[in-house]
Amino acid sequence: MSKSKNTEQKIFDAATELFLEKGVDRTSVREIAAKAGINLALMNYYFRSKENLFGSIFSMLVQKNSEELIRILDSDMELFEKIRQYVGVYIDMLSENPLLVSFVMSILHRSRERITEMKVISSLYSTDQFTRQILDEGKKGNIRRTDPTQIFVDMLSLIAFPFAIKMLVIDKNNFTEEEFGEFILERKKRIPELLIESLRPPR
Amino acid sequence: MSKSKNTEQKIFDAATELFLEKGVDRTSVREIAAKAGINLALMNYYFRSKENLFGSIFSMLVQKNSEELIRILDSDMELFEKIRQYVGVYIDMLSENPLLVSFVMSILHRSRERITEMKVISSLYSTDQFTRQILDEGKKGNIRRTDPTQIFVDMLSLIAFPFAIKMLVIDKNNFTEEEFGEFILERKKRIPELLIESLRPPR
DNA sequence: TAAAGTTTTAAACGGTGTTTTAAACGGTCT
DNA sequence: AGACCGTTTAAAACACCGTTTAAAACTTTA
Repeated sequence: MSKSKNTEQKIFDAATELFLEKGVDRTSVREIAAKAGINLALMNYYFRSKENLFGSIFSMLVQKNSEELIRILDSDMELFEKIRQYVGVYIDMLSENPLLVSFVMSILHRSRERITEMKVISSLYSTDQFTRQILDEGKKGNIRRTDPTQIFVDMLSLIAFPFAIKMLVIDKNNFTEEEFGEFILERKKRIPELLIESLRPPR
Repeated sequence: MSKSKNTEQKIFDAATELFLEKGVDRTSVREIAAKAGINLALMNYYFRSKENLFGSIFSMLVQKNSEELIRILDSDMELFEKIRQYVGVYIDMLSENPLLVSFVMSILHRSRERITEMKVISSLYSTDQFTRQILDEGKKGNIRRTDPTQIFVDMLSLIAFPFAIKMLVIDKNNFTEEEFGEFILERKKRIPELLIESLRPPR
């Protein structure tokens, strides 16, 4: 019992690390077994297949990382404050796990047709409450009337994409790992300003 | 001679399509051969290896798609007009080849350490002329003083990322392919406005 | 037209990745 | 004690994969 929970977890952890690091396709089950220090066949015993294992890991990752974000979007915070919080929390989250973006995107590319995974990721997407809020504030004249989807895509793009091209940015600017961190930190202030500026009603 | 150029091209084209569609790792050389309608061994005859074939295709794609963009950045156009043009041309380009973003990003993730490919992609990145222009205009007080890298990353993010999450956007909003096209078209106006707004000197 | 060069073919090689099988292990219960 | 259970092991089966080979089929050239 205790032993089994242990090896199952060991497999899970090793696989998670490897999948994030090298991508699903480029990590073999032998590698996972080696890293977890377990017998090859146990991977099949606990998870039925590599694909299945991947599925478990994927939904765990998405759920773990999207909960707080959704809570922010669903709260009744003032809009601009909400944007500031969302951006800040999201960037912190990705800073702690910078490989997440590339990973999710590779999954998106991998299973463009399979809707199953799409649904899972959607939870990381906008919420009705946030959409309504933008429409309402627009009607009230507090902000420029804007398509909520556009705003959300702007926000997501500005937050996530830099992590996906991290190595490019580092290479181009001769950044150290640390300097990239500062670059990202700067964006925590910059992105909300940029978004809010674009929402302010025209003078 | 004529025949050889033909099969070489057939291999190249088939592989290009498959690599973009399914990613390099998930397409086998047998698949390429089948799609090209040629014998398996010819892939090794013309290109020495799969990796080599991939290299050729990759640099072709990058070169083909970055030329015009670099020309715009390097021109002596007025800054805001330059941004408008760059965004417009880039979005048009990606609209024609929507898989390009995911592909490049998967490569970035694939070879995070190998600098070779990084250098190639860097060509698609900012240019000195553009950087200088932003610094100059900042000094002159024509625009807000801003880190050029931040601006460029903003621009790239807003342009490219939506294509990477295309299926997510479609799924979430119940878009048709066509509606997604309109959504992107809207961004051609929106992104330059957003960027330019953020650059205008404070009142 | 025969020799030389180029292109194409079918088959096979060595390797790796995934899954299955059957036996062994170590507790627990009767 | 022996039978039983979930767990673990080692081995092998199976399916591909990228690459190589050696010979056949063609072009070209002389």
